[in-house]
Amino acid sequence: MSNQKRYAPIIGKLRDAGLRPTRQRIALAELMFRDDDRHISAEMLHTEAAEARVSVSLATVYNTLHQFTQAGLLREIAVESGRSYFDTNTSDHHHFYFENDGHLEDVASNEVVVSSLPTPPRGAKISRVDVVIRVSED
Amino acid sequence: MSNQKRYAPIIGKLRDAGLRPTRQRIALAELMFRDDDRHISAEMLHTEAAEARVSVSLATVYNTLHQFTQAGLLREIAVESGRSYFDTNTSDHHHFYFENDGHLEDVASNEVVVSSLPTPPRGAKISRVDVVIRVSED
DNA sequence: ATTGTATTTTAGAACAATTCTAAACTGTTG
DNA sequence: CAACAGTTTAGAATTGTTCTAAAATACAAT
Repeated sequence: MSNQKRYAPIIGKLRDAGLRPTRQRIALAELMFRDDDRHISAEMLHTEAAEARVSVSLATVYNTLHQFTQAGLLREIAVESGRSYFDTNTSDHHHFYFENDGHLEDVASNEVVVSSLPTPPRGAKISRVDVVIRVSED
Repeated sequence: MSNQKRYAPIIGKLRDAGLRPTRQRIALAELMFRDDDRHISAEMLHTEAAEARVSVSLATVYNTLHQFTQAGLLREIAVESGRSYFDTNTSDHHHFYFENDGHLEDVASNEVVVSSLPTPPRGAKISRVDVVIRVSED
């Protein structure tokens, strides 16, 4: 199968987002969208790329993650001061944060119900509601 | 009025938390608890201390903020990757996060209702639920 | 008060995550 | 394929935070 065909869906995704389908972006997208609900950091993705023999600089990983986030293909979640994850599931859902080892897990969307939201302050509008349920293991 | 009397309430607070009432801790506590619902960063507190002619190293500001947090006098909130705030209001409540300038504001506790919580994964227990309502100004 | 000791503070180095920079490279269009 | 804007890169720079080992201080016992 030609690479053109093999990567067609991803290339389309990138084009739709207004991003040139470069070798790096295609490879990173392939890696990160392998699964539907991943929570990856820049460092993790960079390592995965290296393991897959894809040479990409760390700066490009950051650029790509941010561009994808802006395009709505990813959602960024900050959990701790120096730690930020990118979630490949952009649908409306929330997270468990495991304080012991710092990893994230999805909470089934029907399991948390935020039944009342405040009116945003004058001149501001709500762009997202993040619910992080911090858990610690005994 | 003697300083012993002037700072008596704060000294008591520190003693109760098992912390020696040192010059630095007293001064920092005075500054940060001036108000009931502040959201301060280490850098901000360090600057405030300098302005109040209190000489405290940045390391001490960090140490103190963490000790106070552990003692339950403060609550830490991570909003963005490189940004962490300490909230002087430790009661159960949630926040607006203003994406434009990165500041936090309390949401009146009755204004957000999380009416259903998931059962935590096996062997883990919920230590806190953080709700951050991200708003952007037009 | 003076001393002894554990606790605390400090400056500065070290560190981790992220962003910046300016030069080299590549995808796309004509 | 030539031209050009968009992209990638290595490495430096920046930011926020933690670490380290030495100096200072609080407190308890004399």
